[in-house]
Amino acid sequence: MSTDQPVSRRERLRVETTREITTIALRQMAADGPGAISLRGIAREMGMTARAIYSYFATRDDLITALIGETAASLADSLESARDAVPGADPRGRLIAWGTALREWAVANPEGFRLVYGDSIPGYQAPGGSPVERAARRICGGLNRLVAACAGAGAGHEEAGWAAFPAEYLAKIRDEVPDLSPRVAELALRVWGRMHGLVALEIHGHLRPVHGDPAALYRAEMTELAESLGGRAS
Amino acid sequence: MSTDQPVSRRERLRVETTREITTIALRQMAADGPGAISLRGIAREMGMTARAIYSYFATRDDLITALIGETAASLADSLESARDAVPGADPRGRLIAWGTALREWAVANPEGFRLVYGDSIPGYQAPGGSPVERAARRICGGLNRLVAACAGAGAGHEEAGWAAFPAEYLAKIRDEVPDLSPRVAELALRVWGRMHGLVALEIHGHLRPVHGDPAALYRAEMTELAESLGGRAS
DNA sequence: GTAAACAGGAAACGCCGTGTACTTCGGATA
DNA sequence: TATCCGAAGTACACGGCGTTTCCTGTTTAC
Repeated sequence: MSTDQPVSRRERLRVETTREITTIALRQMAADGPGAISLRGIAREMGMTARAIYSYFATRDDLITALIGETAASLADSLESARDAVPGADPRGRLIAWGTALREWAVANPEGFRLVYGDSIPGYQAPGGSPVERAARRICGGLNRLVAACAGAGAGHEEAGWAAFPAEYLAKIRDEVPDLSPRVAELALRVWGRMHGLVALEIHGHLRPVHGDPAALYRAEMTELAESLGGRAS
Repeated sequence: MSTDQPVSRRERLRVETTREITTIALRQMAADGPGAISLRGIAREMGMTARAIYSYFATRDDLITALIGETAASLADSLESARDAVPGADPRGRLIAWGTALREWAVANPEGFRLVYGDSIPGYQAPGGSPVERAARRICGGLNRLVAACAGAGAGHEEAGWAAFPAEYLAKIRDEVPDLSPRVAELALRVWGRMHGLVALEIHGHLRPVHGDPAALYRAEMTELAESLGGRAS
């Protein structure tokens, strides 16, 4: 993004080593779950001492935070490109594409989903740091826009309706989606919950023993969801 | 349940010690999350060596399994008593009570919810063992009955509709809810997803930064859900 | 009364994250 | 070109973890 060039050799090596660390960590996570990420394991694979990692990440949780940021960004990418593949004139189609992409990304990266939306790391506490938050805003803002497009602007633009929303979130979301009504913002969260529910159940293994075709189940839910929003189909 | 009496002194002590272990483990979990459950910690608190625990649970995962079973049973208790507090003539009210109880139990026992529905234990794999499965059946069967009561028996009792359901699940659920149609069974899973979604988001801390009153949000969702099922209100 | 089953202790193995002390070496500066 | 600073890295230690092996003492069953 920014254009400062890390000319120095040391700087370059640093970036490369950091990348190598996160790459190995993501591979460890994909293989054995978020809980299996270990500094010692990464260092072993890199042929280094565990202590060496501390030159790049002050603590294990800092590394985890970086991984969450990267993973969430990859999810946001998937969602946005799936949405953009459907013409803007078909808001319900876009919303369904977005929701479908959410599930498909999760099925393809189950450990990533658990990393971002679960709390598989024993003592980890999310810090609200910048890259994670940026990805969250992309995802949340995108969903709000889609729901707004489906459900219309809504009659109530009065300020009273915003009472339920924390000021911090409000500032961000109204900045990103200017003509948002409280009704739509609330609806968007409920839509998010509806998508998240089936996906979380499936990823955590509660759905498969009980239904042979989670994709179809999810498709049915998305269809009904889009219809319930009452937007115009293409 | 079964009436075999553990007369022998050893048997009695064994039961008591087992209870003490699980009690301490549940307390540890409630305090610091499912990942903080440790054999050594439990033993320390009991004034014993870690080795002693192995006389009662062959491995840490066996202990976790027992805890999941107990926790899920407590959840099932809450759900059933909430449902039974509403007269059977009001199926929608019963469903809403059930869903509300789900959220309230989760809010009151967040770590328990994570233990049962997440995978906070690093390398843990659920074994389909008896107590866990029994609780799952109570919960799942109960929900299916409620949804059936709301949505009616459904026209399609033909066998073809059952294709999507695994045989094992089918046997259990049709045994428990005899006059179940595939349409209702599928609907019940979608209802479950809808409830689970908002609760999971809230428990994992994704909802609070974004909405000040998750209970109201959930209430709105439950209301719309019940309406969409089209059952008779009281 | 005796032999088997069982509860539990002591110590060890190999993991883990992290802290301290010390070496090595790239790179800016005198 | 010589020098010095700070960053990268190693070696080692600490305490915690689950689990195992070997051992002792008690309880139960025959």
